[in-house]
Amino acid sequence: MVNQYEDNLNEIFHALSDPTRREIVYMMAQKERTVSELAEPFDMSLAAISKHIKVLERANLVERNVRGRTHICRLNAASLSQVSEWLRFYERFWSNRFDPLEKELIKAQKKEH
Amino acid sequence: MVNQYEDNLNEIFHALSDPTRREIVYMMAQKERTVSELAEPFDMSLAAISKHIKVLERANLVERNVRGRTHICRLNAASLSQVSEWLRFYERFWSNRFDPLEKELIKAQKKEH
DNA sequence: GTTATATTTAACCATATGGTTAATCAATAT
DNA sequence: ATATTGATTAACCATATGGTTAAATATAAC
Repeated sequence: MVNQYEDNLNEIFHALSDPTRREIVYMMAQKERTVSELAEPFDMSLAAISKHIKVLERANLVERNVRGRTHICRLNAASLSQVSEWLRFYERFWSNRFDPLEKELIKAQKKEH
Repeated sequence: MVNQYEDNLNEIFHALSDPTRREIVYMMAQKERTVSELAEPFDMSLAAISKHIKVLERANLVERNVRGRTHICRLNAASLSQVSEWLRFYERFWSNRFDPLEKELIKAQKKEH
């Protein structure tokens, strides 16, 4: 038990670093998809796509539902929200509105004068 | 000119998939840091950290300022905001509030009845 | 029961990754 | 001038990645 949260982020960021996998994520965001549906747009073997889906699964970005011989894949956005959470800390660097922490700092500074 | 935006995301996500690099990003978020300052907390050679910083640079997450023999690194949050932008599309999957697009869809559906 | 379909797994390959140590380079200090 | 310091680069290594083709598995259809 080292750090589950960190390990997850490793897997999630790695999974998202490949454009094919991001496209697969996008497709699943529309609706549930079978493996061959997901493979269809790509100029690449089904085996390759199968591996990509496994990477997404390891990152908990995909939930698979086996229904007879077809596997139905659906996006698990909870993993994406983990990225969002991670990013939250850095948001103040590009957002115009001050975040609560910064507001406190500004208030504190004003009191000094 | 294939797709600069996609290529950037590849590099950014890849850069962030390593916990050492995320820690470096965090350190730079506090303040500008020299390479050896960034290396200090890690049980790893300076050469290794130098490479990590290069990966972050390739992803445009680091801006380097050479000042004599010391290199000063500062976070370029613009690249992080690209991730935020990418995530924006998926936010509706975990946020409670509906996003504008969804609101429009709901309005449109209501009109049908 | 044989064939076809959906998917995974295995074996393989080239290249990338993340680390090491040793050598190099450039700027500062003595 | 020489030594020290901050950092990169080179050469190397083990393992991971992203693809291939071929074989295996499991369900469905005839």
